[in-house]
Amino acid sequence: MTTQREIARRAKTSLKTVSRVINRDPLVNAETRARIEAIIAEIGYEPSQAARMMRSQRSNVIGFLADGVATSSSSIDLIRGAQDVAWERGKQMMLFNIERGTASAANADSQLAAFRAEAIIYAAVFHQEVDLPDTGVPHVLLNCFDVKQRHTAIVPDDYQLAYDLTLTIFERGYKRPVFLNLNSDIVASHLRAKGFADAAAAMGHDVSGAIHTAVVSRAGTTPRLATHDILPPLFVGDQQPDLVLCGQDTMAMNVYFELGELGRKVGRDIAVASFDNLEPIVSLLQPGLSTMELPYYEMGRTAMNLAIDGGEDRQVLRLKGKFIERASM
Amino acid sequence: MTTQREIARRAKTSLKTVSRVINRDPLVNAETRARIEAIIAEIGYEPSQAARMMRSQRSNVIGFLADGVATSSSSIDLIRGAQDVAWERGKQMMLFNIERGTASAANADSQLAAFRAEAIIYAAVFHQEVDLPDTGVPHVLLNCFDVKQRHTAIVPDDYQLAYDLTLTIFERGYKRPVFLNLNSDIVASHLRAKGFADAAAAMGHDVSGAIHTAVVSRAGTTPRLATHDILPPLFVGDQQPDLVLCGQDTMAMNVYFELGELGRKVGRDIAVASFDNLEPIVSLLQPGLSTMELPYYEMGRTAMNLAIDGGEDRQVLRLKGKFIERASM
DNA sequence: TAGCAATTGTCTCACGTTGTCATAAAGCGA
DNA sequence: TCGCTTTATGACAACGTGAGACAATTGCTA
Repeated sequence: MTTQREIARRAKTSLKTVSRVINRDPLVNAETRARIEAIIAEIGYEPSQAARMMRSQRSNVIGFLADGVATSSSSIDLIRGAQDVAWERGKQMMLFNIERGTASAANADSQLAAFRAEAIIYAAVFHQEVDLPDTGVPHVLLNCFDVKQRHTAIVPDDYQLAYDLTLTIFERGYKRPVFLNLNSDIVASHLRAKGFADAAAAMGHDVSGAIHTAVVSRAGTTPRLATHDILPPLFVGDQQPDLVLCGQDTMAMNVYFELGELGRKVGRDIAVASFDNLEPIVSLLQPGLSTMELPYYEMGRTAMNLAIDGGEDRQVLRLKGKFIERASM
Repeated sequence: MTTQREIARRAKTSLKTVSRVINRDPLVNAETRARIEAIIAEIGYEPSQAARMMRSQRSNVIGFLADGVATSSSSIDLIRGAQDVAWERGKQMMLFNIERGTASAANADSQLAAFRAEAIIYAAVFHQEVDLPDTGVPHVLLNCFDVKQRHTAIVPDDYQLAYDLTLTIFERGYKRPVFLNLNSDIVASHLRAKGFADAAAAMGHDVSGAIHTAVVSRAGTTPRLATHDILPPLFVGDQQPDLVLCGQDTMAMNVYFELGELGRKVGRDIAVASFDNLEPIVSLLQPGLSTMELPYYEMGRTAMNLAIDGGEDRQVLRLKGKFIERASM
């Protein structure tokens, strides 16, 4: 690869002048600058990041550990948001797909240490509590938060998501929603249950007894669900639900089929709403699924900004989501 | 950050000895080595990658450009395969999500040049032909191939996928499969159509007229499909299909719903098979979708191995997939 | 005791870049 | 013409690592 020395030789100037041109030092004759820039463009020279790191003692590297993205495509937006900001702000984002507790995590940490990463964003697949070993590098937690609040964290505002969606549900005249919630070891489930109940109360409805835990386990790529046991008993008698609110879009997909088994067609006999806005499922379901979108892209952007700015306050930021309307509700 | 000099100071030894330990020079006393290694472990020292790159004139960096992964979760396995090999072989994989033709692509190229990447893997979302600008760095194409065959390419063996699946279909006694293929600007569609027809012929069946183009457009995250127009006319009269073979799992999901509209229940009245094995869709569909898995993980591994070894032969490698059986067929 | 091997250390250089400092040329007012 | 400033350029060192050349020390064996 070429070096600045080579460019200097070609331009018949000194190494330092080339360096000045590259670093936009104004103290360079316009003609000299043009000559050097022409050569740089011609040979497609890029300054060596390694040498810059050495000299400046700054890596400009921000690590991004994506824990378990393999199990969900929506987390891609977390990554896109962070990467966009890194580019806008002239940083290098180094991205690793890891599984917590495995060799992949240790490997990623070593590499980021070797590159002297200035901050690390740790992103989880779903909103949860984590306990990260302390590595001395500032961390920003994404879609998760620290047990001991040692790090800044960015999470979806699950309470607001459920509250707003529930308001919309009642405003549209639904009267007997049933909420098939995530399992209780997921942080979001409590927040959403409260948002659901509070919003219902605010609208003058009582939803006690309407919340069910429908996820058995989240191991692997597909959740194991209890909907097959929960739904049938609800659809007998004269107090049947008019809407099924699902904890996530994958569950909603399952619910479409289960409701079909019960002879109910979504959009005609019963409404369905959900959380995530997970493509392509939400669009492919018939009718399309109305769902609360999680603000993943914005969360990614925020995380990268905080990672770069490195503030000292260990805040927990909750970002709002928005309702995406399709035909299921 | 600490340096080897600092470690030497702590171990009361010379810089050179520390360097020997780190570079596994056998000419070091076992006791000294242990003492130094203990200190390294204690303070969590990692040699500066920047300095190593400078000194060795080798970056050990392999770039991975994931073009449009946002539109598909299955490509995650391409990435996982490549990353695993990179780790096994002591290389740094630098991963970028890009969109071809946008600033993100140019940005990624600059960064990889700045890090003096030794090779670049370019991965497309679906099997296609591409025309990459020549950057001087060896490229390995993943899930795509070069117009002028200037680069080694690794693609799924779409002919084999369709051939083997079709054999299985007839072996199981299905007699009138209909194939809803991808649109013809996708390379896979031609290969699969041929595999389908050849296998049918080998089994003594005539499938002329049984292949339909069912994808209207692939822009965005969800394909626009023509299944709603194609399917109904097929299910009248006495020569109705007994199996619908879909070009991809997302289409199969759509087909489940369309068949439902036609009063046909998958797994009882009609069989469905497909290509991709895209979680969570394949598991959440009821009944579960039998599909040909694309060998993405293995393709990712192969690409990284070739990128590292950098052979001179511009081959096109076709990897086989395997049938994943669920209840839909 | 001489000789040898094993171990450790000293010293030097190079990688590519950029900050500090020095120098040279040009311009300008008196 | 002199002294001074401004503009433009160059020489050099240093960042952390790794390697070569070679010296010094220790402990062992012939």
